[in-house]
Amino acid sequence: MLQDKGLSESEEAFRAPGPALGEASAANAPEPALAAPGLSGAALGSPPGPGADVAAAAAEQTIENIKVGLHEKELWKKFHEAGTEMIITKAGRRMFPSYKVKVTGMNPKTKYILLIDIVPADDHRYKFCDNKWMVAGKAEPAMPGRLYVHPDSPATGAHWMRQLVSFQKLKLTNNHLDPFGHIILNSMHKYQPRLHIVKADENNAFGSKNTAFCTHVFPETSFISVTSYQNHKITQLKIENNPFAKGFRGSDDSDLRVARLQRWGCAARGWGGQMGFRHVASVTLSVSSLSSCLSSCPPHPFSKEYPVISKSIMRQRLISPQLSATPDVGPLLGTHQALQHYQHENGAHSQLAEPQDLPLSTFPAQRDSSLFYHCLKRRDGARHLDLPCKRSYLEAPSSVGEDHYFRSPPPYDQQMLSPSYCSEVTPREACMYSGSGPEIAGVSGVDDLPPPPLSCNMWTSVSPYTSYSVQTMETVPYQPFPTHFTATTMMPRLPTLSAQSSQPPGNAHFSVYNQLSQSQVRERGPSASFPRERGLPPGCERKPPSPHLNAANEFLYSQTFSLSRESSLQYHSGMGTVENWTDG
DNA sequence: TCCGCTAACACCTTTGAACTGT
DNA sequence: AACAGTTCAAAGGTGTTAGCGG
Repeated sequence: MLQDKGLSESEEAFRAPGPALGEASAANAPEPALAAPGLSGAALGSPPGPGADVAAAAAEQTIENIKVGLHEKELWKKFHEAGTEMIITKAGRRMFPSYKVKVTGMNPKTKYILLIDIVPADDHRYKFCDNKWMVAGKAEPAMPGRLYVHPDSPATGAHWMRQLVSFQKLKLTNNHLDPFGHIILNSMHKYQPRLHIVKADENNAFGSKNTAFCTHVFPETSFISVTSYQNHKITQLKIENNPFAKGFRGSDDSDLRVARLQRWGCAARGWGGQMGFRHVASVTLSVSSLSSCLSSCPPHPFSKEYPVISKSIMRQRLISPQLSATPDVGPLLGTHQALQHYQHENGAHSQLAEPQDLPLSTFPAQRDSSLFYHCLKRRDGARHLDLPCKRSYLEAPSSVGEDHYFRSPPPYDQQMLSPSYCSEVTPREACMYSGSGPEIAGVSGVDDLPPPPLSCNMWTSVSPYTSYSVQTMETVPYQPFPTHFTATTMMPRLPTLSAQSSQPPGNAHFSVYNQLSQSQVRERGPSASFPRERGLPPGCERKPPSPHLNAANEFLYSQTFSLSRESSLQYHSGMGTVENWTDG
């Protein structure tokens, strides 16, 4: 399994050209996360690094020592500052930027399961109006929570640390009945991906008395789900940086440019037809406007080979110079909750500051990546704005000219500043649990190689959106699919920050550690049996899920949900130590 | 009329099998 | 025979667009 595509893509990402990884490394270099004490590069299959006694380090490495660095952090920041949007489609759409992390601090010999879930960032529905995101009302009920488990899971710490861990095959969908196991989201809602690292016991993955997991949240990975891009800047960033969108970039080949212009000029007849736009686009603009665009488009670190001109840029410039203004992205009035956190550096837990001492912005663009322990507290105070109609960016008035694309808008974080959000915590019970039924009982333990991707080593149950009630696997109408879990439960809303509350300085991401006994895990929810196979394509025989993964589903959701709940109820005092996260 | 959503489309990258050379 | 490198077609990802429907 370590040679499957999951690993391949990880390797590929790890070997990505200097800028991307280099930036990430540089960004992370100062942080202790990537300088985990005692990690031997040789033991991890990587170049030797400082600190070398693997055995001693392994003995001391616990779940809270795991450090996670977000790959391509700078790219994420760019999107975040513009207000990241992720397309969701019925068939499922990948995230871009893709979620890739560098993990350190694991015990090289311990097995871990890495998985991602995506939780609502707040209780709002948004709309894009006047070139900015605004609250448009109350959020729709959250979709059935699904987990994306990295296909390599479970794997040793050495494996995870050897290279980047890529979740690029994670897909998002708005299909409530999605049968593919993609993560289901509501359009026009804001979400926050979370990375969970679950320690797998040597014998039964989750059977140890001290099954532990940690959760890492990178605020810059939050996004608003859309069915079509709303913010032109996001479209441009996607086109510039996503290789699959290369076809929408410009080119030095003038013929190609003309062809592209003709194509979109034709398509644009609706808005430019009255001025004979097709002709203009193919002739006049290919000379003047294109050169103007070329000269004004800054080289992008990920697009060095050619200047970036997209149809969208051209369109904006062609329609009206005024349209190329920087969107006036005002404050996004949303709901936010208090957050108290405590920094953990180099294994020491040190309280940083009182909440009021910390920055106000919800998701600051500039934070260092220090690791934080967190206590999350939700408050209410949702303020919903029903604002006037949405206008497309093409129609949006603007007084700014050429700097539309190049001038940095107010950081998205700042846009997210909001009054305090005081909301009663909604306890969210884990309603569906993966099973370790008889048919999977015989599956070998962690010593087995991870099953092949289509062997469905992960599974999910899909519940109709209409219900969040407890649902056992027997009633599930759809099938498990690789690398995804579903928990038919209300998704926990991510505790976000109050404008009055604390903010970690720098680029910190949030990390929450937990360590619970298995007995407590089991008390939190019954297991469901593995669903019967139905409708799988030929050649995709689904094997019973790994017990690790079943247990992961059970474990994680029971723990994360209880974590959300308990963090609100119990951990509001700011005592963010590991001990505080230890149940019982 | 507005706005969100969908399917079709062209363009592109990725992937893996087949082929060739050493 | 084994391995490495190349070629090529299929598969899949991307944003764009027109049209649909609430």
